[in-house]
Amino acid sequence: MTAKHYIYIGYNTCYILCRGAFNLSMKRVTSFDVAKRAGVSRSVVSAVLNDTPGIGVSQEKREAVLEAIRELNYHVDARASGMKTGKSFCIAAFGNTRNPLFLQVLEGIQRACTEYGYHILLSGDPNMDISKLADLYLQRRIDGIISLDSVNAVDESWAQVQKDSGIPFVSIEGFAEESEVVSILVNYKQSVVQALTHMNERVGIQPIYVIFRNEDDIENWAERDRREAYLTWCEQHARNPRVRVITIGDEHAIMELLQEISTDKHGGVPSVLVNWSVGVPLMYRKAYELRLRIGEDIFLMSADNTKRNNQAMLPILSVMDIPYVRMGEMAVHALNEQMNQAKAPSIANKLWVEAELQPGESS
Amino acid sequence: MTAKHYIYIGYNTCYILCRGAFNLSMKRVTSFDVAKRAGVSRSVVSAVLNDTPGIGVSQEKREAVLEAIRELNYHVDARASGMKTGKSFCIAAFGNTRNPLFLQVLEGIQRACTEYGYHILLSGDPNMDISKLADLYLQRRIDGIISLDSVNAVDESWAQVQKDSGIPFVSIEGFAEESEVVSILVNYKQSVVQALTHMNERVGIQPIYVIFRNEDDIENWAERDRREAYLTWCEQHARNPRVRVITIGDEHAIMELLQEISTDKHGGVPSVLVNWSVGVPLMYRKAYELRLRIGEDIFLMSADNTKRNNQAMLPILSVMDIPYVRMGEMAVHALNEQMNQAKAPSIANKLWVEAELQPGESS
DNA sequence: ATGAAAGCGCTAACAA
DNA sequence: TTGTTAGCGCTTTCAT
Repeated sequence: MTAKHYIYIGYNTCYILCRGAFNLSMKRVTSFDVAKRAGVSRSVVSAVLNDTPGIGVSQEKREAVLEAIRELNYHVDARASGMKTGKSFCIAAFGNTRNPLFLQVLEGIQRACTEYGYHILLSGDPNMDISKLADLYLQRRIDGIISLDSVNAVDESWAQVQKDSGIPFVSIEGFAEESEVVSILVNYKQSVVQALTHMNERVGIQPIYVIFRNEDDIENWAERDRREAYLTWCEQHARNPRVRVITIGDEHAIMELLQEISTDKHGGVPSVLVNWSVGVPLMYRKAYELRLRIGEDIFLMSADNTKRNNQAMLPILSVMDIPYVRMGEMAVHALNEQMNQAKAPSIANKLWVEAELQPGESS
Repeated sequence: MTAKHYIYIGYNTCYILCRGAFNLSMKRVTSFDVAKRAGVSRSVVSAVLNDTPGIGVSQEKREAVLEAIRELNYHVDARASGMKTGKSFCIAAFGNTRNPLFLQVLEGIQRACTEYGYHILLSGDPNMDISKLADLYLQRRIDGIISLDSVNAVDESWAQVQKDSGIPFVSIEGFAEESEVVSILVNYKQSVVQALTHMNERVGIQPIYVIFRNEDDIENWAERDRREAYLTWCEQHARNPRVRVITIGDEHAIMELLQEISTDKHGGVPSVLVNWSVGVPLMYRKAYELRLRIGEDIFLMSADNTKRNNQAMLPILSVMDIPYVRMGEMAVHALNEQMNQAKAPSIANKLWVEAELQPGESS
């Protein structure tokens, strides 16, 4: 007991002396300093800071603590508190910094994170291999991961990381077909239907559906959904479906298409629904070269796009706007549920969002 | 001595027992576990991990440690190590997530951070007040801050935060006139000169310089530099300077300008140099409405812009490309110097970068 | 070369 | 209610 006491006293005394002596030079203010100044113990300081439930602090003490904090310009050390609580209050956002949509997702993540008090760790270097990345996350004791994936490139190793590390994970636009992974997905069927409805109101005839695709991509779920929606819609409205597939890079095909439809006026303005945001600038460019005015000579619309990315286009493209900002927010909420409710089966693993019609001048 | 010993043994024994017993359920692997498995002490593990200078570890022990790390899937706890070393290896990136240029800066920051082993904490909520933000940074014991500022909005409170917190700080495009702050700035004079040179080679006459500005902005240093560069260039080439100031929102002024210059053909294609990226889409739009073809009827160029932001424009805009990605990288390097060399006066506080000519189709 | 031990700043369980 | 204490996982002297 004496020995024990001796150790503690020695410990603290030394500490206090050091503090007192070098406080000015090495300005690391701790909760201890605050406690000392406020004339309370460190636990009280901690209680005040965290509103620890079940522990009351008298009004005067509380104010004394707050006062001391202000005077000493004290800030909790998130690392130290994290070590105790096991939470880092930090989530990782992964995505390709080359992709402008990533910024919108970040905006959403950020907004929601502020709400929960999370901070965002950014790490989207696509060159970095996934195990390096996992190591990084594990080192920082990240509370969760959000990644912006691509519908057609589902990276298996991500799932593996999640399995191994046990870190809660939410994918945006990825893992649509892996039921265990939580993901935020766009309802592309609805997108196409609404686009067709819009165009149908404008012109009497149904649009040609143009599928842009990369050379040797196989059709992904999103593309399948869109195509089926188009065919179904045509069937329901007793129209002949007209589908065209164009490989990215095949300028000639675009030119042919444009020339063909711009002359073929069987009632109303010829119109085109494009499947994929990447195809739009290609269409615009060819139309520009051919001196066709989009929005006058041809109507054009995109079923997978964002308003923000096309605002400088002339004429402004009519789009089904994918709400990336909101998807970012949703991801954080989903992550939060995953973290708190442990294994509650209440949450569905797939969260669907709908694109919103943003009429422009092109249709 | 006995008491002391008793305490330590008790401490460690309990620890070991707990570990052994609950290792599966509470899977927090520590350096202690690694040490035990490799048959060494924790210090050796640490030495292996950090290549601690001046401390050699025999080859076999080192391999044993590495092996154990792999087997146990061990990852250092960055928080714990940070507490000892005083470094968090984390830098904060601040910027407006609404600004697409921010993404390019992030790309650069990221690239350079990978190199140094820093991680990025993102926090760009522009609504959040600056003292909240400072608190956040201080809590996380951030090693440095990079912020993407705007040339015409120098936020005084930022500087205050830096003073108060002592956290190394680098501004991108901000604080040009505050010599104490380290900032990365664009040489806008050079930008204008090179743009004029380029256009002069294309058409015989000097371009009109159009200054787009917000209603009640006062002229900032960048705008002053650009205007002066234009005037100087004209003088040196014995040309009559022609400057136009247009307030954002004044569509009529743009229309007048376009109509005026498109008819006024005194030799060569009439051409325009725009001061600011925001003005470009406005010019394009009016030209589109007037059915003037940029790149044929009028030449147009921008002295403050990015290639990436204009790639979908028709025709592609010729720009002086501001290298935001590189500026992000530079910011990290500058931060690093600030952190390592303490107060070395060797580093100039203002780092200048040059815009690069990216010819498009508009001039 | 290696290991013991101190202590970074905090929170939570417990004691008073 | 308030104060004491153990301990989070690590690095880093300091003895050996």
